This record gives sequence, C-alpha cells and structure tokens, in this order.
Amino acid sequence: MNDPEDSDLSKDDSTWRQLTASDSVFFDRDTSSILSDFGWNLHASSSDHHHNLRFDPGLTPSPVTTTATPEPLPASACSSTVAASSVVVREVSTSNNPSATSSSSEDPTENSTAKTPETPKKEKKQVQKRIRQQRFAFMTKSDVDNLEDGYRWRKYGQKAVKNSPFPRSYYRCTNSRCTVKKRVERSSEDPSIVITTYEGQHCHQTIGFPRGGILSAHDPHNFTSYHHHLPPPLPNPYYHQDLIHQLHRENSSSPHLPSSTTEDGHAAESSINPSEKGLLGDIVPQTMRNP
DNA sequence: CGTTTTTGACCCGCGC
DNA sequence: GCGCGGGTCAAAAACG
Repeated sequence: MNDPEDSDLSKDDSTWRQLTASDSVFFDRDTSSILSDFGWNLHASSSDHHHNLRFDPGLTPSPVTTTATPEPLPASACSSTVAASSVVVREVSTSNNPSATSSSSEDPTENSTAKTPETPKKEKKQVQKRIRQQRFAFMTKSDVDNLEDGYRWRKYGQKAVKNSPFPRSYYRCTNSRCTVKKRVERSSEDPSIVITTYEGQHCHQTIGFPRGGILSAHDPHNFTSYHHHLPPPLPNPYYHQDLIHQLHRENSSSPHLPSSTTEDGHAAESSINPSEKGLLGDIVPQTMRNP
C-alpha cells in the first residue's frame, strides 16, 4: 500500500515481486549479476537517499534480494553508506516476444513502430510486438527527479499516470547505439520518493561526469564519492559486483546495519582498512586487483 | 546552432 | 469490437 510502485506495478503484481530479507541468500549471486547485467551506475545525489530496488521479473520467478544500498551508483555510496534497506528484483527475459534475441532487436522494432504514414498496417503488424527488456526499478527518496547515474539521458515523453498526481517521464540514453530507457515518476503515496525504472542494458560505459555537474557538486561528500566511485576505465559491471558483494558481506554479517552511516557516509568507511578499501577498494573488485 | 525538453497525437496491448 | 491506459513519436519551443 505504501508502496508507490504499487500503483504502477500492482497491475503487474505477477511480475513485480517485493523481495524479502529471507531471500537474501540470493544476494551474492543475483544482485551482483543484476547490476552487472545492467552495468548500472546508479547514483543518488544525496547520501541519505534510500533506494528500494526492484525488478520487473516478468517471466522469471525472480530471485529476491535484500540489501542495503543507498546508492547503487558509486560503489562508495554503497560501501560507505550501507544503511537503507533496499530490495532488488530482476526481470530476466523479454516478455511478449519469445523470439526476441537481444537488445539490438529493439531498435528496429521501435523504428518500425514509429508511425510512418506510408507504412501499411500490414507491415506494422509484421513488426514484432513491443519488446520488453530487462527492467530494473528502484525507489529513491529524493527531491530530484532525475537522479544522476553516470549516463546521459534525453527525455522523449511524459505522461500522466493513472492514480497518481505526478506525471511519468520517459528517458532514453543519448547514445544512439544504446537502447536503454528509463522511466521516472514520483510516488503518489510519498511525493518525496522517486521511482526510477531502467530497461535494457547499456552498451557503452558511463560518460563520466555529467555535464553541468548535476551531481550536487555543492556537497563535498557527494562530489568526492561520486568522483572516486565512478569507474571511468572500468566496465561498470565489475565495479558493481564488487560493491554488491561488499554490501552483502556487511549486510549479512551485521543484522542491524550501521545506522550511523546513512547520514554522513563515513562510519562504514571507518570500519574498513583504508589501505585496503581505499579508492581501489571502492572501484576495483578485489579479484581484479590480484593478478 | 546543436541539443534537449515540451507536448499533443498516435499506436498498441489488454481487459471487458 | 470498444475503450482505456501506457508508451512512443515528432514538431516546435527552449536552452546553453
């Protein structure tokens, strides 16, 4: 009920599943792979943002994972601010198009779907149905609708959502080769919560710093963490995997998450050997650092 | 001037 | 078959 997504996802109740802590057993594997798969670089502009991760399982009995992940984006955020509990759900395959092979198939689809006055309906029919790619949603408590995630997005639509006073915005990755889309909407239940849904996988790396420094540059903490967690030369997946693992370790080892971390994001760090979990610790997975 | 946002119209899937 | 709601397109406006 209090779940803002319910309004939107409720209709997909069968596809969206709220994860529970009991499922955390999946965490190590799935969450990491989820993020890996997406190469997510999610990032909230504030360290005290709470993320509630979810996935649109669609067709898969998605593994459920519970984790603390205030900031999916910068590994730092995760390693240093493990406080908010989040839930992750993952959608594995495309839904209505069994033959859908990969993200690449979406482009043509969309193009063909585009209205072409000359295109006979027949042709349109031939076009495969809308392909739904992997979806990954998370809730963030934030004033800012558009959370910085390291990628550049172009807004291509906005729609009023039923049962919600807030409109839903549709974004597409500005990389012409990238078919990733995302939807952003505010929770009707709690306007302070932003629900972001990603669809598809990035076929490129992050752009590094967003132009204009959307990332609250006024906040030294954020700035630093963002800076050093964005893995410019690294494929996001790895870095996320690492951060997820870290999270899991912390999460599982201590039932009650370091409540002291959410606010300043320092506490967690203090518990980590700086020499071990320094910059590299946040960005590069241990395994990668050991040749 | 190139890029992004806005916004109304259109398309499509789904439930009734 | 029809209506509803979600998702996308594309022209125009706004922005840097």
